[in-house]
Amino acid sequence: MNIREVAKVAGVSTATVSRVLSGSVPVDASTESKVRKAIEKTGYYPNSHARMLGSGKSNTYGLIVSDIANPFFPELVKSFERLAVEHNQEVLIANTDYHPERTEHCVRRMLEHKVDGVAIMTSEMDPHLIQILSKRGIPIVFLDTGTVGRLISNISIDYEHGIDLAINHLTSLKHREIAFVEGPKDLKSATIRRDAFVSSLKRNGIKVAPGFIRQGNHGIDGGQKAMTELLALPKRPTAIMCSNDLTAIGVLIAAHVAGVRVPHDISIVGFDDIELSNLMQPALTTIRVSRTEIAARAFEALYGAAHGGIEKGINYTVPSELIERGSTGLCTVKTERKT
Amino acid sequence: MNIREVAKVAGVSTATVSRVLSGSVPVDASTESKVRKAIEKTGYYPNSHARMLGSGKSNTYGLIVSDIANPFFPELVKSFERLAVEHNQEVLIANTDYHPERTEHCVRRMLEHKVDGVAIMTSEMDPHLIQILSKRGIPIVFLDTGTVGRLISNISIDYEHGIDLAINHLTSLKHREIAFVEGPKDLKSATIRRDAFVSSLKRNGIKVAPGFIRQGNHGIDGGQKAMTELLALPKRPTAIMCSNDLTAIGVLIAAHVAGVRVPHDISIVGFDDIELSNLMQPALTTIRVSRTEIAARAFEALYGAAHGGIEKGINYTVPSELIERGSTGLCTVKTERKT
DNA sequence: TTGAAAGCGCTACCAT
DNA sequence: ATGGTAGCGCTTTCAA
Repeated sequence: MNIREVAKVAGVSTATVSRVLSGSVPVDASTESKVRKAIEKTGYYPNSHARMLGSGKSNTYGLIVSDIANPFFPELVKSFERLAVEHNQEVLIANTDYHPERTEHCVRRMLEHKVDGVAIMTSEMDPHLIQILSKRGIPIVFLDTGTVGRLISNISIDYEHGIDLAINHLTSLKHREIAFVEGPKDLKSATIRRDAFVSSLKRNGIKVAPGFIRQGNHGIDGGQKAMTELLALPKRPTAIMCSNDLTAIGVLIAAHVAGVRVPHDISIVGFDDIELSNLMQPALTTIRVSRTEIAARAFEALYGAAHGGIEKGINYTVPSELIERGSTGLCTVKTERKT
Repeated sequence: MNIREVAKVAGVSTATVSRVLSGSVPVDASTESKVRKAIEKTGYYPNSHARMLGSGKSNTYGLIVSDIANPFFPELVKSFERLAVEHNQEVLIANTDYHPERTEHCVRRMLEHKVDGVAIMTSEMDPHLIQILSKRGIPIVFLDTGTVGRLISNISIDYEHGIDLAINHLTSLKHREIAFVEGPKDLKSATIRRDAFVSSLKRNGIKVAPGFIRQGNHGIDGGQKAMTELLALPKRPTAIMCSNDLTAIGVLIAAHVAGVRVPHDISIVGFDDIELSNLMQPALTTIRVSRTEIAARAFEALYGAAHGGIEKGINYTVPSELIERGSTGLCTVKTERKT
């Protein structure tokens, strides 16, 4: 069931069938209908690999994520895939599972598939591997890491603004004793958030109390542990800002367990707005970063480079917004600092 | 950077390079090292499309899901992808988004990619489309729907046993007034669960009280709505079994909102054990169906058919198990039936 | 063990 | 507007 069969049935050349399929070149209406009929009759589906080989274009983008089961990713993957399908592109999805070894394998797969571009939505990416992709002229778009260059774009999430919104929200609720549970030290985006927190506090004339910045791991357990530590402090914070939602959920759970009421005794703010956040009791106030928009920018970067011939990398900024929900409330603890 | 370049650099024929790459045919050690050196030097990566065309095998499996952002799927996708990569296979992931139209497009993509098999993990699949795949000798594995046949396997989840475990758990906690929130009427797996509930109750000598089977939609909102209805009943149930976890979470949230304490006033059981369930307050007692195992069976079915030459379809059964958590407890309502 | 060469199914260029 | 045909990069006989 190949193009030659169809051509034979339709009584035309394979070139004509190809032209009908691609629609790029005008074909006589009567010829076209003959061809379409033959396609119908033979149940023909063009071989995408042969097409790739013939045209030299794979029409495929690679999408590398660290862990598709991480709540942050499914929606991103879904949006990216949808955009790709709409543009007649394929998506090659690869999971690094946070393993450098698997990461290398992922890149190899991308190379062997001759992808037209790669969206690298993970931070465990060896510069050496990037080099390999880049050397072959494959457009790349990063999430929140890496610098912009020729054929290399980046999506920056506006963490600073988001954190600012959160801190302003908390201070307007009279909170002054604000703690922060940070993410992994080696994660660039986590460091940015921590620094943004510190400078936002400074801007509001608040000093970070000793012990108010705790280590988390961007997981629920890390949040629980950090909260336990915070609750053991001689002077507890009245509000806690977390590096991501899972951390905040851990904090929330630890609060429940310790009998601390949220938001009455303590306010909690997360970051990311994963679906889960809206389902907690109370629902989590958080900073939303639209995954749909990240996917859109990533696709745009790749498509522009591969189809629009835009060689210059672009730095996109995806805004963040405050989602006010039940985990934050007016500070009920009297200020003790005036003494 | 193609195989001819490498052959030239190594001073051998392209056939030899191909043989080194595939490892299928013995090659002289010294020749091999020459070739490997040449590959290294040229930074050569074989073109997977050309390979496909030359060999006639795509080494790709299709994976069709209804919605990758649905909490049930990411883990399944991840496991499947991992298995595939381990077996040097690729995965073509397609989202139907519950749309028949997109579904048809998905199947088309599978066909054009000449996949060696398709795992159809969604129920919106037109028999006509299955026919198309089947006619081309493409192995298929379904989840919980469709019948077994030549090259068509199926994965059955042992709902009955799971539901039985849940009901036994509830009755051992003295519950007799048990309600059920069902899923979409047109979803086969949802119907199975509902029926399993009814017969399990019967087996336990319990009659289903009027109004105790409510319609849900397998979403959180459906659960909330159903719970609101149940709470409005003149005689409330003391326990509620739900067709899936999202429904149960909706029920749980509605309970919170209505000031009904879980599990003190009412017990709730879910189905699926999505990650979220363990994070709710209280954590959800539920029936777990291992997504990892589903993925493993699906891959096994496809791999066996495509590589093992097993034409006969197999019906796999994936067990379910009760995960006891905080949302169920001893019935505190005195039985009123003795009157 | 190795090489030569005929495809695999399609596209795209050159003719007509 | 259509046909003929030379590749695209690889695999896989068939010979040697």
